[in-house]
Amino acid sequence: MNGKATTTRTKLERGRSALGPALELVHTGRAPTRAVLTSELGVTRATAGAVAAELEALGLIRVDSSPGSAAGSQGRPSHRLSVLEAGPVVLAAQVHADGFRAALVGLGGRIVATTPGCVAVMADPAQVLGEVVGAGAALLRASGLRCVGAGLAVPSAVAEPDGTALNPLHIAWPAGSPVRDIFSACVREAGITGPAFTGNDVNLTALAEHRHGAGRGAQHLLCVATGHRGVGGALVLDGRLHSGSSGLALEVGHLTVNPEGRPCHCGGRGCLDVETDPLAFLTTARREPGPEESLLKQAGDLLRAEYDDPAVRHAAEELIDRLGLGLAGLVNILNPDRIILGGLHRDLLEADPERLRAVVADRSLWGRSGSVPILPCTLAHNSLVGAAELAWQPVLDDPLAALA
Amino acid sequence: MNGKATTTRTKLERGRSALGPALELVHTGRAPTRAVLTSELGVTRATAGAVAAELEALGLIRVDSSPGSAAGSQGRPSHRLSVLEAGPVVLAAQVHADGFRAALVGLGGRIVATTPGCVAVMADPAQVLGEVVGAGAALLRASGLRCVGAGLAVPSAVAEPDGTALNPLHIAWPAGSPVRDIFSACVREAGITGPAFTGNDVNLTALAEHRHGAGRGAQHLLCVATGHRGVGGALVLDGRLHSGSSGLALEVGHLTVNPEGRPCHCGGRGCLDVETDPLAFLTTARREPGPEESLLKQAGDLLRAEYDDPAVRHAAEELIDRLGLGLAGLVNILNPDRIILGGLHRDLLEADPERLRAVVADRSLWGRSGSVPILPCTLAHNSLVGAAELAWQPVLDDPLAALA
DNA sequence: TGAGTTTGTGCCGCAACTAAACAAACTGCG
DNA sequence: CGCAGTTTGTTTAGTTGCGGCACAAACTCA
Repeated sequence: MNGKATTTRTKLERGRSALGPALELVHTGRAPTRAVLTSELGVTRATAGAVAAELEALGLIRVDSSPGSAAGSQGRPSHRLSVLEAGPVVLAAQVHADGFRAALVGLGGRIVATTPGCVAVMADPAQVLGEVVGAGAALLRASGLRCVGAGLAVPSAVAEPDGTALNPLHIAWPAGSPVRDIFSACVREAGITGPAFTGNDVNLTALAEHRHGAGRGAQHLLCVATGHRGVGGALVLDGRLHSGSSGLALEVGHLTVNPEGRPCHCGGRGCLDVETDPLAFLTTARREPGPEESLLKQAGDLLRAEYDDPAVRHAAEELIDRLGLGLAGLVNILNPDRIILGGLHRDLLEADPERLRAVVADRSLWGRSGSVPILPCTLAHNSLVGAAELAWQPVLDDPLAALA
Repeated sequence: MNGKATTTRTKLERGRSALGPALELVHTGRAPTRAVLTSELGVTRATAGAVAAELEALGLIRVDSSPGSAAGSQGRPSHRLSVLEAGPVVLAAQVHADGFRAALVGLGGRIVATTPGCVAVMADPAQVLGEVVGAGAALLRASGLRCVGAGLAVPSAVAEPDGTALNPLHIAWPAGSPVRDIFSACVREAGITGPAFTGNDVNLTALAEHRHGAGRGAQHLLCVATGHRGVGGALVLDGRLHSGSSGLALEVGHLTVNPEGRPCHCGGRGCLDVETDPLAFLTTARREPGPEESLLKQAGDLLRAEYDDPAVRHAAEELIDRLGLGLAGLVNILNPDRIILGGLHRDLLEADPERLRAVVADRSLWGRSGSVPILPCTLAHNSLVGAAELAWQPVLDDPLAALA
């Protein structure tokens, strides 16, 4: 028991501290081969080999011993690394104004299974979360996969350390609902194993995009997105979400972007919230806004379908200018090296990318000396994948401890 | 050579990876005894003992074996840890509009020796830096201490990775001056050993206050300060300076704090820069501003001496309201758990702390749920100490490598 | 004086590496 | 086809930083 039993046994027992970083590299696709893993980790081939073998033994990754096709380079082809398809999953859930959804997400941000989106969001968080977790548990039973945790994305700031939803404005939940506790309770009741986490949807979008989408490789990533109403922001610094001392960072909705603008419920005027959200776009374009839960779709459709209409185009340009002013302010404060936009902001960027980039470069102090790249979000269901990232984090930090 | 020679030899060879964290704990005063060091590092007593012994052997700290007085607690008294007075120093320099200064700074932020401040700053950075480094080298020769690096604080944003001063507005240096290279060259020419670093003065003030002053123990520290003209900001996140992807973060001077305010050279109106700096205070108080390089002193003296004067008081209150608006905007974006103010902002805070705290709490979104503590800077020569921190950083990261 | 408490130290062992030599799997050239 | 050259994987033998444990030391308190 205490001696060195066999060679295999010895290998399985080593490689602890580099295990997490190695898994994260494979998870984010930055280590496609063992050779790359070796250089990215900054360790010897022996260590990288042992670490990869242990991750394979844990059922997390796959090591392709017979690649056959590694054209171009000389030398012995490297074994390919990939996340294991039949490996464990986490339960991810998201609640938006236009419905809620549950999914199983594997390593690499791969959505294994998902429920159809439900459209009605009830006013009682416990009821909604009970239903969404129940749907996720059903998916899990059907799949037969191992579950190592659960994550939830909500359209509200989530206060630390208590985990309450401070402003679930777009859904009819009471402010201050203890969403983290409710979600944890639902997860436990459904018999799902592993810890449960809850976070703000824009934060989780940023995290997902940083790991698997348009934010890959960015050092300091700023993400700004609209829902149906209002604007949210998020910041990923050196690969870690920055949510502030009490989870309330990047509440960017009340930056002033138009001194003569619309009054805002915060007491100011011309806040980013009321000047660049879907409702602002529709009213500026002189269209009748539809029901609250479809404003984002209505605005996006209008922007894409009728960009030739002068009123629509004018409204888009006005919003782009306001958004650019807000982004420039954030650039001056945060100095990110990449910005990604979601929701209607993403549509505005795609409608006239040059205009937005010009405004940001013009109004940010250091815009001339190399302006910041501004990109659209690329992932489908990004806040769902972000919720999964939250749940995967303990495994990425210490695979042995998290799977024990 | 290869075997275990003696017990002492074995001890000297161990304890590498925890060495840096341990030194940082002693350096910042968070590990007054070996027992505290043990728990703060999260290691066993054996390891902490070995680490402390090695730091002592390196000539960095002192381990008091005979304390004699540890009243209150039971049990064997712990050995006291402190930085070694006769240990190595770094050369720290600062350049401000009202003069430049050099100093020797030891571990713990202790100023060992300093030159008298020189008042005339020439337009040629090479000349100024040559003089200040020369003065520092003279101090060093006189002291006979070992020098392990050099740090410089300048009143300008310093771009990364090239190390150029982007806006040395208050001193007559050309924008884009390669201050880091110039400083490095001067340091090498003066025969000073160790690497040379250059940073923005407000950034370095924040770093110094976080390690040795009013920011001690803060998780996310925001620092805002005025010089003679304009406003600077800095952010320390989890103990590390956040200066953005290209060193340009926290350029907070162009936050809008008064939509109907003074025009600013940035193209906007009512920026923090032009609404809350010493010149704004003097003109609001209807006083004749003196020479540029003494605006800060003039404004501070006026505020302290004539606060009873209605015009002065009104000006102070107006500036406090504007500053509060700016700080509230920053709180919404950064969610720090402490704010410290320097320059005239410090004086404004001390003139009416309640008013400023009330404005910030009222205008920041989450002010009600526990407002952010706002404190004045406490360290004398804080940007000088901050420049020293920059130079100490390699030693704190890896004492063995840095002293080799 | 002795029990209880807390801290420092020596010793053993081990987990997690590195270094170096060797084996394997490819490319490309003659 | 065979052989050099290149890159990658594996094995073996250290090295090292640290935990665990036992014990000694230095105090307080009864």
